[in-house]
Amino acid sequence: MPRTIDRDARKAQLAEAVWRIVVERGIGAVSVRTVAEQAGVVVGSLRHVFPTRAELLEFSAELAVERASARIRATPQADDPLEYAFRIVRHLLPLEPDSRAELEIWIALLAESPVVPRLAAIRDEANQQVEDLCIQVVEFLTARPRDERTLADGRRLHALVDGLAFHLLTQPRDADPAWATDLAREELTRLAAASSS
Amino acid sequence: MPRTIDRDARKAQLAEAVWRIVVERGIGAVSVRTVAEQAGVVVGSLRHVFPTRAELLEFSAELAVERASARIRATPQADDPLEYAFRIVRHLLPLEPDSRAELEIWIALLAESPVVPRLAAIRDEANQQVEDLCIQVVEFLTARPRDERTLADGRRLHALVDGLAFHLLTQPRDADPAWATDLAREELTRLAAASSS
DNA sequence: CTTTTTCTAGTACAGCCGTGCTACGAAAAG
DNA sequence: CTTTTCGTAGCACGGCTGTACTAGAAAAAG
Repeated sequence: MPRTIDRDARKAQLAEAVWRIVVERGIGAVSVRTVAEQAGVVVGSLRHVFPTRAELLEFSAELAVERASARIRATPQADDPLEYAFRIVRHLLPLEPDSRAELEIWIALLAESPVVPRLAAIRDEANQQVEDLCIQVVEFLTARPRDERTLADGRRLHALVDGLAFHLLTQPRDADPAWATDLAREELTRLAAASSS
Repeated sequence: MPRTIDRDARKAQLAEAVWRIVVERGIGAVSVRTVAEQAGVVVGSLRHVFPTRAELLEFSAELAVERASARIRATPQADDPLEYAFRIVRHLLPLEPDSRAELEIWIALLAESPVVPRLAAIRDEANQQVEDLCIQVVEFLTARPRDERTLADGRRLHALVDGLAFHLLTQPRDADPAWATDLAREELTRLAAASSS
């Protein structure tokens, strides 16, 4: 067989090109032409890997989810349960350039859902994963068995974190995010304190 | 002078056409042609009122904010402060078709921000208004003077409500939103209970 | 009536879009 | 070597885009 490229690497390269364009020029500027140029390949090569624009966007969304998920899984254990929970929650907030870009991409792709229905499914699946994670964090902090209250607390944590994430995204890149991380820490502290009751 | 139309009514008519297209086919389908057709006018007439696409989108966003704002201002007083606060917060959640559509429009227009910078300004202004509203609700519930803790509680309420709003939006239109309204009510109850401490 | 101005209707243009398609080069397999 | 296959390069097509422009209909003002 003839020369072969690393398809996975090529796909990632193109997905990252999508991300850059979304962040810099918005989802409206994402076309097969702009993405190919941004990735430094010709349109024919892009279409050799992603035959349609929809497949390109779907993969870009999935890879963004995967990257974020990997970052959370890589969270190092901490001695203090509260500190460990806080580290996980921090990964759900757009505090670093990477996670900030991922959230921008996330919102942009959501706007594209009506055109590319699978994006809605990817979003729902990722939302569910974050919700499960939040519930696990509550379980971990309170050391309670998973009951109705745990689920409610998990859902609240999820809503709070997503709301904070959104608000952080709409403030300047260099603004101080302490108010948000403080609120998150407060919530986790409150959850941990309620473990005995 | 010659025949004149009600420009404000025409603008509203066109903005509502934008909303319908955003909800049904996404922001990507919003063009001067599709909007004109949806509104039942020809492109020339649309451009007579909105010379550019950007102006059309800006007005659509502003009108959506205005409509939501008016709905909140029209909230009838209730005997119970908690009930009154709850009624206001309910208006911030996408529970009715109208408010649901507004939130979808909101997210869609955000995705256009890089192309139409003024949309970002409109978003920031509206966010600030909601934040002020949340702080006022906290003040009202706790009957405390506005101090650091009031501001933090207000920001927390804002984040929680926006997070719930987003999660409600991503669940089916006919799903039961009780879990979200219950969480909101719980939060308000907690705030009211903390008024004496 | 005529004049004046607003609004409608439609054409035209340059440009980008996704996608289909062909032609060619490079490298592994025989 | 030749053959076979993958990847690259790029052209072409129909369609949609925002915007500029003209021509005429409609109605108020004189």
